[in-house]
Amino acid sequence: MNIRHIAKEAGVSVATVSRVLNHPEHVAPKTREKIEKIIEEAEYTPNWFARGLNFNKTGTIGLMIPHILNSVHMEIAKGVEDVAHRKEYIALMCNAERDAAKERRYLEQLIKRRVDGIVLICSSLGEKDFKMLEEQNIPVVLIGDHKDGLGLHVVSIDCRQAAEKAVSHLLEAGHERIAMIYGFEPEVENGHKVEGYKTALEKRNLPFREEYLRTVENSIEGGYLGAKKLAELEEPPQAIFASSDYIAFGVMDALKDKNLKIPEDIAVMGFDNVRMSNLVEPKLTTIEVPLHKLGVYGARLLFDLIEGEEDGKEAKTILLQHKIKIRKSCGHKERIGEMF
Amino acid sequence: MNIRHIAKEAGVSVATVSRVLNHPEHVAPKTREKIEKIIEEAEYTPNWFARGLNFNKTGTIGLMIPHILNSVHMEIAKGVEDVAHRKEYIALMCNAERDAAKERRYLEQLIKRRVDGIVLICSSLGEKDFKMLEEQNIPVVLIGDHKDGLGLHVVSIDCRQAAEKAVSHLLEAGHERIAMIYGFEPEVENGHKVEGYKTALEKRNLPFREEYLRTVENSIEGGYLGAKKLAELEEPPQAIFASSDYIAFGVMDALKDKNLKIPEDIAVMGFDNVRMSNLVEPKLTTIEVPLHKLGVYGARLLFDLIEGEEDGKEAKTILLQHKIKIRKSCGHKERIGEMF
DNA sequence: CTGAAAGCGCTAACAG
DNA sequence: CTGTTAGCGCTTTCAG
Repeated sequence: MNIRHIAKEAGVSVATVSRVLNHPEHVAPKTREKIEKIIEEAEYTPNWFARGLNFNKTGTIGLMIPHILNSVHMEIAKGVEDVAHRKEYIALMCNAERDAAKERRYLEQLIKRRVDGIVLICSSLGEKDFKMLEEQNIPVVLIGDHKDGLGLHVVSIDCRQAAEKAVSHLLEAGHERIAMIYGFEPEVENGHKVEGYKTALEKRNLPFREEYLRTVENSIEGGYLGAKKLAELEEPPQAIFASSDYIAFGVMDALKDKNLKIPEDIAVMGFDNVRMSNLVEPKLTTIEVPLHKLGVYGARLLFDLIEGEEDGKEAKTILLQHKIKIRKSCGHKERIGEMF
Repeated sequence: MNIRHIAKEAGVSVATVSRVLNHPEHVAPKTREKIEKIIEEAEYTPNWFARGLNFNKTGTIGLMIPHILNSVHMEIAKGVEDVAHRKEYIALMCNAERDAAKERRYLEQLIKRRVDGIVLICSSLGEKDFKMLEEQNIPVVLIGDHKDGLGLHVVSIDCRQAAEKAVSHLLEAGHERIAMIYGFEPEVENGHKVEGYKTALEKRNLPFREEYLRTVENSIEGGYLGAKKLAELEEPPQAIFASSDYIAFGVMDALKDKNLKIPEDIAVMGFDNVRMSNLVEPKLTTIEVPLHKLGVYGARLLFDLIEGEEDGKEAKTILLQHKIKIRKSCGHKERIGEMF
């Protein structure tokens, strides 16, 4: 079933059929209606490839996700999808699986498939990859901090500041020996969180202790392992700041296994405010990150770029606000009123 | 940059270039190497659309997900993605958002984009939609039970049996007044779970009580609301069977708010065994569903269909095994050895 | 307002 | 082993 069938059926030329498909206003109402009816009846849909061959637009964006089972990333992805769907775009979902090689392979696929734009969530791609994209004239938006951030469009939060705020909260709650467990990835963001952690200690003239800083896989299991080690230290910390809620969940599990009470014996602080952080026992104090919004803003920026509303040359950085979400896992009775 | 540029550069015809791209063995090594080098240098990639126009294959499958933020669905999706990626396929991610209309719109998009096949997770599509797909000759695999299951390729577990097993476990643990909270969706699967619940009661000659069966949104919030109602009953149940772990989490939260101890005052049973079910307090007894495997088997079946390995005519149903995962939330001290 | 025809970039049959 | 050429299905000038 192709455009010629329709044309023959209607007794017109293919050009006319093509016109009712693309510029219906340039076709006489009568012929148009007739053709439309035939199209309807035949359930004819123009061939996607033939169309793309002429327009060179796919109505598709690439969406790179570092880890599809991590709900933090999926909430961002959902924000992107929401916007894309409203624009009648579909997203090609790429699960980079924390693997730079896989991410690059996917990127090549996306370029090959001529996507109209790409959203990269917490990407580990490098300068060369971005150059490639620029050559191909494919607009890109990064969500989450990036090492080569300069010259790229980025939407993120201020991780340094957020981490500093988190640690300060712990300090204000009376904890002094504060440890931090952070994930290997996303590398850059977590690097910033570590900086924030150190800054908070410095400002209080507290020593930075190497043994209180641990890096693990960014997962529940990672947190579990990290906390076990910390708890076994000669002088264990009074509080643990985790670079993600998932790590914090693992931390809490490990501490329970060690028969330590949270927050009485040891406080725990998370990062992200995923839905479950309000359901673990005790409820987790954490940094609330506007995940969905990050996705929405990222996608909007991308579409501005695609539609030429935004000058691609000038790199734009959008910083969204975070908040501290105080619940039970850090103690601090006075502020309990703010509790959710 | 197109195939003609490369041909001219290499001093050969476009056919030869096309050959090194598609049937390199039919090209003299010398010319081949020369052309390959030029392709490399020019970073030439064959035009996706032109290619599709000839092959009518996209290397893309559609993946319909009912709710992208539900990790149950994402684990299945991951299974699909794993297989697809190995086949060098990419999945077009469609977030149906529990909305039949949105799902249908996405389906139309997928057909328009000429995907090579579609995996539908817990779909709410109907007979007409499937007929459309058949007409277009697009193979489809359903993951999860479906009302029009007959004549379609399905991968799922036996929800009736699983639910019956779950309720029996509750009964064996000494609970008699067992309530069930199930989600509106996935409709068919949850319908089967309700059947299993009733069967278990019947087999013990226990009465089915209308007020003990509640349907809510399939979410933490839904479970919370449902459990509140149950707890306020004149004769509240001694145990609650939730049709999903997420509902169970909400149930547990509500019971805690009512100052009820789990499992001493009331037992809770989940369904799915998502990662978090092992981290809530108390750890949740639940039905372990092989989520990732469902996705893998579904995708494999789809690719067999795409590659013509499998006769599309004959509907195939693959039933995967589930297990009961006994933890703490239901009491039952004797079997505690099986605890994870 | 409509039709004829060129061309988008690539593949494959056919001929050499 | 390689080149010529006819499509794939559609859009879009250019004439009428």
